Amino acid sequence: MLLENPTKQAVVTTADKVFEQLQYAIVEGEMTAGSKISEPELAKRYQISRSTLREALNRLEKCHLIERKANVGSRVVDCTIEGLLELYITREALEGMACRQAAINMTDEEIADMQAMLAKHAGDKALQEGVAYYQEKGDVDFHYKVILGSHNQQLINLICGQLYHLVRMYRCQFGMHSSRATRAFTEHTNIMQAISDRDGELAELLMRRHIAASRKNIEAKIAQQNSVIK
Amino acid sequence: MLLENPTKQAVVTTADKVFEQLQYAIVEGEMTAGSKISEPELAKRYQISRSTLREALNRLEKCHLIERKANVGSRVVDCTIEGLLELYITREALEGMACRQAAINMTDEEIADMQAMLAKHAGDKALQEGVAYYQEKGDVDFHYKVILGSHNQQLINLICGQLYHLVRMYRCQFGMHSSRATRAFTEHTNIMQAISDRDGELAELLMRRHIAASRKNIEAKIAQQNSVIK
DNA sequence: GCACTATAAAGTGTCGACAATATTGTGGTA
DNA sequence: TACCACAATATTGTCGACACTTTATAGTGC
Repeated sequence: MLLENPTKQAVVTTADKVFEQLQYAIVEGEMTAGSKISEPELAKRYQISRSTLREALNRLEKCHLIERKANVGSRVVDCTIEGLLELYITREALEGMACRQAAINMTDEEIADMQAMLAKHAGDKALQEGVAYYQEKGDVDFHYKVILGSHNQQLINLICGQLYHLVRMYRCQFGMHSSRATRAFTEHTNIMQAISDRDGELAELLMRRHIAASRKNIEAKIAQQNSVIK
Repeated sequence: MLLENPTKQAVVTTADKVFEQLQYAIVEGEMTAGSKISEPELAKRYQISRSTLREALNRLEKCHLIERKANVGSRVVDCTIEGLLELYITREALEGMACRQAAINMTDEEIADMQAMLAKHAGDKALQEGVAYYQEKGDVDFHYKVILGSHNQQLINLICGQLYHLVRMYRCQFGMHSSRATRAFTEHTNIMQAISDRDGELAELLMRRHIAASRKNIEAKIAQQNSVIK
């Protein structure tokens, strides 16, 4: 199950392919978070030269999946609670604004397209109450379309090209299958309504609340776990 | 006049040095926006191998100062009106949120420090009414401190590590010396007040208005120029 | 004269080797 | 035993050469 990224560019070179494989490996946790990366070892495993590997590593660094220090080496990023919450706060800012811009800039066709998608998801949802998988995929689809709908290349690059790799990583590693699927679907519907009403202010507000709700949901879970441990 | 970037990491390797020089050259317009980059030529000019140059180019791509296409080459990014406006909208979202977080997370010492800085700027301002230079520098200082004050590594990296390179580029290339210096200073003061009151909501609102005002100022200028041409 | 193809030139991607730097291990001294 | 200095090892940074792709050029047929 590979969620397609709309900003993904054609893979032609070997470095591209290795980048994709490594990206997958990091996101899925095959390369454990926080672990050190040995260039010679990885190069050997993927049967490529170190130059090519370093090219791939550079791209991983671009999406914040690894961190490099000069003359020392690279590490897979660490997944921490603080990092996750910071990510949500950043998403709230960026996706909120993207949603406002979407309300302004989306074409009528794009809006109709999204409404059709939501209607389809509604059908799926009715069929399989509470099943997370489709909702997960639907969630990502919805958010991607809103972001692309902003028609703001700067926002699109930042969110889809960088932030969402990390989002997917946290999703996988923390095993986050939204426990608020039906709730989220309702919120999506309301956001869609604001967009089609061309109400940018409301659209932004609703998107921010939507993301903030997810964050608070996580914070609550964490707090709960901690109190149990104590 | 090189505005220091708080996220700048120590320059040790040759690629680091070349990266800095190229960055400077692009921002200042010595390498014209939109122009193609020849790896062999640049490598020769800086007396380094292509591998090292490519390492530097990778970092330039990371701050969105150049764009690469596989098997074709790199170009310096283009400075367009649309790009500038998109940048401002992104800043509005990110710096707005950073300001909210700053109101929550800044230490009392940091707040006192910023207030002292503003007081100093007020003195400068009284001395040299309307002189843009100090205000320019002061503006950047102020915004950097707010962003760092958010204590959100994600936001700090995105804004200081990436967005602000582009901001500086546009500033240089479009020759933008704020025509609303005293106005901006007042706005900074008000933002500072909201932060020291720990009023995150207001702090975000004011920062967003502050940036939106700059954007509208530019939009107005553009519209004016266009009407003159017609 | 124009379009299309084949060929040459230039440019980017990849490789393996060497140089510079960091890390580890060892021995000696207080 | 703890600590420091120094040597050995491993890892990263840099280099020049080769392979493959794209682009420019010349030539041929219609």
